[in-house]
Amino acid sequence: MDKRLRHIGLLRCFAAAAKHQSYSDAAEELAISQAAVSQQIRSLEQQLMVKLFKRNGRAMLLTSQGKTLQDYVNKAFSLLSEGFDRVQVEPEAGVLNVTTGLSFASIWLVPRLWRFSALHPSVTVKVFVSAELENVKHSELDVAIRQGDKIDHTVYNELLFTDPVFPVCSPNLIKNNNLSSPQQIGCCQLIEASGPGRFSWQNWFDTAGVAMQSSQMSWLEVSTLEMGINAVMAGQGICLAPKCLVSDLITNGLLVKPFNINIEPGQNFTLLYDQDSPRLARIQIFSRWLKQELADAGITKALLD
Amino acid sequence: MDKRLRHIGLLRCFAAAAKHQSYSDAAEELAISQAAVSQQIRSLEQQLMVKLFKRNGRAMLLTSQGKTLQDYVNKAFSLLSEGFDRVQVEPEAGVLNVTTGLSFASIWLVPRLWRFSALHPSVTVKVFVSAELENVKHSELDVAIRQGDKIDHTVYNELLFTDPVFPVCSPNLIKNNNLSSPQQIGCCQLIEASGPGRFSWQNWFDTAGVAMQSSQMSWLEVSTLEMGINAVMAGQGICLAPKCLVSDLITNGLLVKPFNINIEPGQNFTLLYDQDSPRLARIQIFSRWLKQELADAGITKALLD
DNA sequence: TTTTTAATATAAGTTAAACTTATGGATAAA
DNA sequence: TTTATCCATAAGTTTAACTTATATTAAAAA
Repeated sequence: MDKRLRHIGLLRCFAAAAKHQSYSDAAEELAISQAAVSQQIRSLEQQLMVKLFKRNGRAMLLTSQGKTLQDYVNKAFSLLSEGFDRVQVEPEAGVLNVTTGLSFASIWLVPRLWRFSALHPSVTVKVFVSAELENVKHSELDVAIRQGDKIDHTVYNELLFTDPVFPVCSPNLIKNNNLSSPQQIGCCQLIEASGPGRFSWQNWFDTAGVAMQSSQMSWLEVSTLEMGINAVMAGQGICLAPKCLVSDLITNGLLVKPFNINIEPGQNFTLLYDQDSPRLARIQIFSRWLKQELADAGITKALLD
Repeated sequence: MDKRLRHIGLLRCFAAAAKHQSYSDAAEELAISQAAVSQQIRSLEQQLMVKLFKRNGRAMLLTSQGKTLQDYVNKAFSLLSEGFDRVQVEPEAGVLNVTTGLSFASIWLVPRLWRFSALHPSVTVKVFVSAELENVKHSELDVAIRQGDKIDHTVYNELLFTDPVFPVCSPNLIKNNNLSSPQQIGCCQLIEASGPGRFSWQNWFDTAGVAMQSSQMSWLEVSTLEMGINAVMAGQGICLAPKCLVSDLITNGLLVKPFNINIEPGQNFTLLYDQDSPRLARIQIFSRWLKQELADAGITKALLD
């Protein structure tokens, strides 16, 4: 076997850098650091004793030898991808790794997963919580459900729904404070949650046409929406929340939406996955189920109360 | 980029194992351990979630999927090798790594290398000594000069010469012991050197037609032939040595060959290198010089005194 | 039939490669 | 001129690739 193939791992960085003629863009595509790309290209050039890139200001242009090698590497990689496709298409049965934010996971998704398991017992869903948008192309994660406006152009993005965001409080708070108009809301403790897709109370006051006098209001900041909702259910104040995470509680009478005023625009929830994933069959099973669950819960793409 | 290409490094082991349908043969070809091959194949199978080999007694037969992937991998690797060939042929100038035994290196090769450097100043020769036959295909070593009969079928082997092996001693020893016939040799201390291509005194006695009475003889065992030769020059006994390593000393009168009796067959010295090496131009410069040096020293392929 | 040999599988540990963060230098853009 | 962007490099960290040791199993030899 050709001993130069010992350094075959370096060719991934080469292919990405050659495609972009930029190490940092290559690094982004591969989800590694620019320095790693730089070092790997240097190593490859040393192993082969061939200069593959030439610096042009900030750009790294391919040498003619670099272009030649790029052609061969791209063809070889295409063959390998095709070979993988021929031997593998994962069956529907197996593991599926799902990533989403902590609040959506704990309040909405996980409590419903028993229904998915009942319908698809051969698929094992593993839920990974993260505050960030995780890379579903270059990690072992298969599907992301993200709130907020960030999208990842390298994978398939599907808007699941745009959820209205409004204040919620306990029924007791309304009774004890005789809460009847938006102007009175400033007299209660306002709860602000950090985390993905954070909402702005300023935004809500603007929409409601009420002046927000911060210095005279009582604030409570919590690190997750779940904590905010728990505080509200304990009677402790008013919290802004997306409908999907509180609708069950409102239906059950544990929470109340005191005013029919929503933040505009609402909160986007997006589904992301890699269309080239060998687990595509499994991903699509999950995706169909998820959309059905949302429809059953009366949650559609642009739901305005 | 296809995320499955992250595990491209595993494909080397796969290709070798698929070729041999044997992990240990693959390990030998790749100059790594069987356990490494086993673990890499297992890792690849897990990553792809495809069974590539099936156990058949001691053999590892390819599954049909394994055969499919083998075809693609072999084609891809051929493309990569061709790509490397197109962009690289190392110039004559550069580093050349040469491996040989300690005695040949120190006594013969290194003292002559100044002549190589004078003729080819752009080639830097680095000499690595080793008691074993090193792999010049799967290491950074480019050329091996080996004594003994072991050859490496994976690379080019060229017999340089077959050197006669005979006893040598100091002129003083002959004078002090009135050494005049082979039968008297047993009265002197016999020096035996370990190391590559070790020679047998039994063999010499057989050739000389003299009975060897081990229990009545005085033995000294040293770990390198160089040490043996140094002891002999100090007057300490008689040592078997190949001609190339002692001919200069005999010519200079520092050593004597007391009897014109050589061990049969003599000692093979073989040149080994990888014909696919990108340093082939450099290797061939060295090879031509080496053969010329041997010829100038009157050493040819089958030299019988 | 028993014993020995040969081959792979696995665990634990080690080494080397692949990565990160931090920082500097150079160029391009404001 | 200053700021921003990009790659290069050093030092350190993490992970993958390797090793050695040992167990298991099947094949070959006695």
